[in-house]
Amino acid sequence: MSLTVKSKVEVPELIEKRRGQIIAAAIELFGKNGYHSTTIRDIAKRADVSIGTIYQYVSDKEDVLFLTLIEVLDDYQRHVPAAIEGVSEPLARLHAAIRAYCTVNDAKIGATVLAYRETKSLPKMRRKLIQEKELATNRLLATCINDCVTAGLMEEVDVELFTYQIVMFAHAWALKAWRFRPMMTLEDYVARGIRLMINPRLTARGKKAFAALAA
Amino acid sequence: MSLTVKSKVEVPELIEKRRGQIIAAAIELFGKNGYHSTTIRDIAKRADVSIGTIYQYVSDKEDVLFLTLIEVLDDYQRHVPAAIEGVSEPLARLHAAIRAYCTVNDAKIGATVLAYRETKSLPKMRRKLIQEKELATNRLLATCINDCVTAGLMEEVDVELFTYQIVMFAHAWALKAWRFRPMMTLEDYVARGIRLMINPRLTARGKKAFAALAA
Amino acid sequence: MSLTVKSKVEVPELIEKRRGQIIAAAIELFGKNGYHSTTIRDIAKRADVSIGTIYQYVSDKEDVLFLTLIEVLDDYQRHVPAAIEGVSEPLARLHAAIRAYCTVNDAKIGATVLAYRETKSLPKMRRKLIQEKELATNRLLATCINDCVTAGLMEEVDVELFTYQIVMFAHAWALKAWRFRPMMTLEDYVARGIRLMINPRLTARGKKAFAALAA
Amino acid sequence: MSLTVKSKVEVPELIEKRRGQIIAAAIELFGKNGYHSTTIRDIAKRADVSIGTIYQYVSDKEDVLFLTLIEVLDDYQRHVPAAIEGVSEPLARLHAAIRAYCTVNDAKIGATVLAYRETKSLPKMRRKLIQEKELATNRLLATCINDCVTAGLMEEVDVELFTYQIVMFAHAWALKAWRFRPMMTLEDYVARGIRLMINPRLTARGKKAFAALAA
DNA sequence: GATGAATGAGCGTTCATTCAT
DNA sequence: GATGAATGAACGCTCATTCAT
Repeated sequence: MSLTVKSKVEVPELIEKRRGQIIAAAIELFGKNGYHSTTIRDIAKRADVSIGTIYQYVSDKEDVLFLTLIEVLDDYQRHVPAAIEGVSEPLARLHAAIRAYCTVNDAKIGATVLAYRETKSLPKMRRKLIQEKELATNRLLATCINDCVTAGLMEEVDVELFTYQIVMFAHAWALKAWRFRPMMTLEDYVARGIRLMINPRLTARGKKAFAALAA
Repeated sequence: MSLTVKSKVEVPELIEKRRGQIIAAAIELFGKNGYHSTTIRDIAKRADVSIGTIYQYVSDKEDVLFLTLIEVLDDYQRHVPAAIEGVSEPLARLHAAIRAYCTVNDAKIGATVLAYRETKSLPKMRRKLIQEKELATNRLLATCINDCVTAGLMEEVDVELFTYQIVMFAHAWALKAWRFRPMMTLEDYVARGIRLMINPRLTARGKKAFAALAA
Repeated sequence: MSLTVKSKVEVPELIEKRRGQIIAAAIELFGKNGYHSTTIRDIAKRADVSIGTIYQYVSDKEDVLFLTLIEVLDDYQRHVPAAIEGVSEPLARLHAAIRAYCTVNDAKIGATVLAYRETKSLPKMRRKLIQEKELATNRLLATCINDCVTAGLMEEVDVELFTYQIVMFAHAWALKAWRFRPMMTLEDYVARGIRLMINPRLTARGKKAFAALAA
Repeated sequence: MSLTVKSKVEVPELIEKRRGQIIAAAIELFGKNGYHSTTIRDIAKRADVSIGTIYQYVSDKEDVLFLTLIEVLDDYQRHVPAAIEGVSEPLARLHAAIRAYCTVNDAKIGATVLAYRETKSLPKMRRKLIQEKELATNRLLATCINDCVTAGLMEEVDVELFTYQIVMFAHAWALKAWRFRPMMTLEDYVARGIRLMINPRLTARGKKAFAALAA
């Protein structure tokens, strides 16, 4: 089935190691030069393996793209929960989630742009899987939002669109880097984003919570 | 110079006509299959001209991409001002602008996605020109926002980020079409977007203006 | 038959005029850039006629090459006889012929090189005709040589090879221009050539004739 | 750097073998049909390799031309010294050198013509390198000439031009093959050339040496 | 007689993929 | 399990030639 990537080698540790090398090289090269301009040769050289070896762990170039996109998306699932773990105050959790999301995104700007550029190059089933991963990440944010509302810190809001507003805000840092990067730091960007998106929706109690956070 | 597209034919009407055919075919094919997967042969066939004819009006494939992106961006400059012309009430103007922006975007969803996918395939100077056009369009929205603030209909706001919030909201309709299209119509999307982004910032007077608009 | 160049236009003056323009442009461009690198478009532009017009007076690009080579060879037939006309002393005639041959060659260095590069691009019959013209020019030199021998100014010599020695000497000025041009002027080259090729074969009487010429 | 030809394969024996095949095919095809009329497909077929393989060992078609011309010129450097090695009598050495030069030339007539036709198709630096190789070969002849003069076998002579006279004599056998081939054998041609070019310059002692050689 | 827009065969070149070692 | 030389389909592009105006 096309959702899993076939490997000719069966030793799991080897698969993990080799694919790790390949994907790391691919993230870098796809991110910098795009999917089509990057050749398997380029990836092999950067990953310090032979062309033949790549084809031992992957059946075609598209597999590399797929694996690369998966890897990038999994980063969110690894870092966002980690960032809010241990934080209990709902507004602080939301802030932390947003911050983590933006930070992951900033760390691999090329990869975010890549996802926008090349998800369409995947066959429908794989695209679907990528989208499902995106939705899973979105749910992390949506939960934080809902928790703020439930706690009476934030007014009722169109969660679906609000979540996407935050997601697009984060992605815009990558997609419009030519505009934002020369204007401000990521920290400024996130702070201004929170002030723009979150604050106007805070209840009186929410405002107090926000003031407490700032202190 | 690389910012203008050279033509071997000099008759302006012919240039306009042929390039029109070529660009129309390119918007469709690039939008559907991407820039790299679309061949000049594909474009020639769809545009109903020969390969040779394409190269009479364009020096290479990248020229076709450039022309295509320009055409798409110019659509905003044509339709957004037209939509707010004759509307004098600031909040109504802002709504009209957003609606027009989203409508243009919806009409050529493939093209918006294309811009995100392939602007990077352009050389720096041309990319700059594309970005400049984007900024010019953004300024149309920024002006509407400022007018609302000045008129006391909306509270002070981070105009730079707020403008991009609206822009990304519109683009998200194209970029996340797989998510939104099955959920709602463009009209719903815009209405919910306005409620999400604009309404929380309205002053008391702004809310009255909004009520008047809805009537 | 392939030895004549067909024209769609029948007015002789027009043929002469237009072909003149075309050939002049071709000599220049073929000479500078070679036959294959020169396009019909280039020739049309330089000749200040349209592409269509060229094809009114010629049936294909090869015709232009043929006409060009013919024109160049005819130059020898025009100038060498003219140069020796009125000169009666045999050694002086030989000198004059060599000088004229070298001068014609020097005037259109690109054309000589062209002949060496592209005669092979012609079909056999046309190549033969070009070769026949070359032989006709050689005969002019051979006659001068024979006259010197008959007049007792020069010793018996292998006329066939000697003639070609002179021809190759002249052509070498064009073919090895990269070597000779920076070392000497055409006049020096010819003078040294005469000293090298002719003087060792002069009889005592020939040497006296040579001394008289120098005076 | 443009003076060396890049190969994607690094194994020296393989490079030698494959380039050997490619060059052999190219000498034959370029010689027969010229550089521009010969396609990479033609060369691949004749060399019995795939198109892709050619591009593993060469970066473009021009590289093939360059390699081909180099190969031809190196032939002179291999065979002319070999021919005079072990011969000590200066006049005999000169004769041997001329004979070897003419023989190499005769063995690859197409290649000599090719050099005249296509050296101009090379970029300046490479053309320079080709010319340098030609000069190196010329020096072999010039040395033989000087030795004869120093040994008192030949009268003082314009060595630069005399060398080129011999070179052009040899090349004429290829360039004017249409004329000479039907008239005589290479041996006759060389013998007549030596009689024409060398003998008139011999001193009395040189004539004795010549007589001794003939015996 | 003059024009030049239109054509498309055919070129040089790339690069994902295979498979013998 | 790893290698990388070999392959050839398929691309972007050129330019001699035609023909409607």
